[in-house]
Amino acid sequence: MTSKTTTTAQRIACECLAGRARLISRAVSSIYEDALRPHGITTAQMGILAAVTALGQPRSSDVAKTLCLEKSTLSRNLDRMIDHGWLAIVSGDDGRSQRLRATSKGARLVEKVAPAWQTAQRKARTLLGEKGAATLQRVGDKLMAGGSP
Amino acid sequence: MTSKTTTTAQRIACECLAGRARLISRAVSSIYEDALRPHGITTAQMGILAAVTALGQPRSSDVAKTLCLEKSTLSRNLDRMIDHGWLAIVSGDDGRSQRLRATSKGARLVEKVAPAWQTAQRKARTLLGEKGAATLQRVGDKLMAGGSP
DNA sequence: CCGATTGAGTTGTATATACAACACACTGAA
DNA sequence: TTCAGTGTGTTGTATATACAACTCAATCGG
Repeated sequence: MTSKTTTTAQRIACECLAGRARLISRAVSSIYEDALRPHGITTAQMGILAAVTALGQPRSSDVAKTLCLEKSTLSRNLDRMIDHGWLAIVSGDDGRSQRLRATSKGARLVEKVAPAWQTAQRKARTLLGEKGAATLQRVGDKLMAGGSP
Repeated sequence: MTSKTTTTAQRIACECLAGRARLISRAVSSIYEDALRPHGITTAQMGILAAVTALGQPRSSDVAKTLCLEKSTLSRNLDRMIDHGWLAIVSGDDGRSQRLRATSKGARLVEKVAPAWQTAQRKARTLLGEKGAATLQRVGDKLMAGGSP
């Protein structure tokens, strides 16, 4: 006899998109953490360093918008990265906002970790499947682009 | 003139799957956090409560395997949930392992938050798109199933 | 010129997460 | 029987994350 009853808890456990998103984030992140650990940088920090480098000399609020990161979260991540000497503040014209730039040490680190990152990227692609990876990519792009207005 | 040079940082910023996974996790989670906040429970806790309820009387290691959560992470989440009175420990036969069960208060909470969860689920589905949501679901299932051996 | 508003960033606090090291209890082999 | 190994959970420490409240500077309306 097949049971037809599905409890609320079962529905939530089996269908919750937040649960899936978090699970995937944990699983994928752990691949990159393992790969980057020998270089002394974390996955989140690598993402920020790459974003700052790619954006040129962004304000921290630009980075926050791009990555959908809370400004306070970013603030503390930046502290650690500045302590490490990977990023520096460029005092801007406006007394309110600051500009961020990657230091030469930060730029060198990006190049140094790139092979490990690439390896992690391949492992993650395998874990997610080609379709899963492509979808993640596409959805992520859309969410980032949300910061346009 | 179109630039043909792509820096390492740009590649990482644009392609990193961990960055995407984390971004999506943050974006989706925030929808659920907003929905659940009035009920005093977080997204992570809701997931654990649903998992414990759905699994029956699991050991915490079972929950950890199912959700791909580090045992120490789970341990502290459980502390908070037991403090709230949503979960309780069932002393098992074996002195090492304990069993978890949802209390009646926990069960009531699941039912109470279900409508808010459902609303968040709809919003998330809209944000991700039907295809994105389906892929997240599928990939998440596969990762969970990884705990089978 | 002044006060209200707004935008940027920091700080206090709490939760989520993981790794390393530990404590404990069972299990199994010598 | 004893002791090494293994599985289970906790604790120390660090990072990641977010919300609320704050400071500070610029701007804008009057």
